[in-house]
Amino acid sequence: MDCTTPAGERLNRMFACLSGHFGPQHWWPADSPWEVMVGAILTQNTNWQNVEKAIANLRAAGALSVAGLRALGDTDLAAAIRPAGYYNLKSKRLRNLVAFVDTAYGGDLEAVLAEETARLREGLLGVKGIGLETADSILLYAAGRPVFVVDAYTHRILYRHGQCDATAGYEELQQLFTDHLPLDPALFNEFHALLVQVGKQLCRRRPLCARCPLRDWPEAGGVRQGVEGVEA
DNA sequence: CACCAGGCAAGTA
DNA sequence: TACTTGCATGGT
Repeated sequence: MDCTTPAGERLNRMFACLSGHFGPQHWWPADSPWEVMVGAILTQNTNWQNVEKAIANLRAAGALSVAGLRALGDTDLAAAIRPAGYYNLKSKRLRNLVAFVDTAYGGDLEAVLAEETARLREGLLGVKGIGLETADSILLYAAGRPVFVVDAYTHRILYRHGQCDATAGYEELQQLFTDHLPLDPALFNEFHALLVQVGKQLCRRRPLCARCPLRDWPEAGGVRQGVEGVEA
């Protein structure tokens, strides 16, 4: 891993802490790129456990493909993804995604996945219901591009450890990783998965609990109490 | 009972 | 540009 800059060095140690503690994460938990894309929308502000139920329903309905989803009626679609919450909203978002594949790539998912990274990102961001994190999740986990995915955990963890400002935006956080690490999809894949894993177990009140794998990163004295600037 | 989860868009100031 | 609100289910 690239550790030729101070920031790269810190990230290197962070990755080592997490990787050593949690081991391989095997993300994204899906059988196909399309399943990743569907899951990326379904998991918006939603526990993955609920998303799994929705995906199981879609699979049972034969709707876990572009054509299968296109053929599924509105009522059945909403019913299938109901466990994932926001089912009316997410039904539309999934339809918007299908429409994007259809209109921009003639319904050819392989063509979508072969599109140049920057243009595919712009296209995805043009779809109503696909924002920065969802677009980047699709780019990394469905298309295998070296795009770092930032989420709420990323900011929370970096802020607590004094590595970013409380108001740091998405692109700023993303550049923290992409500017100081090799552009390796496998690395970005694992790194983001590990951040989610530690984020899930993060003690809200005391980030420096004795069992936190990041208790020594970057140095114990640099850890802030509180959550994302509030009560900091 | 309250709070949270692998966000996003639309509305307001 | 920077907040605020609606969207909804299921687990702790």
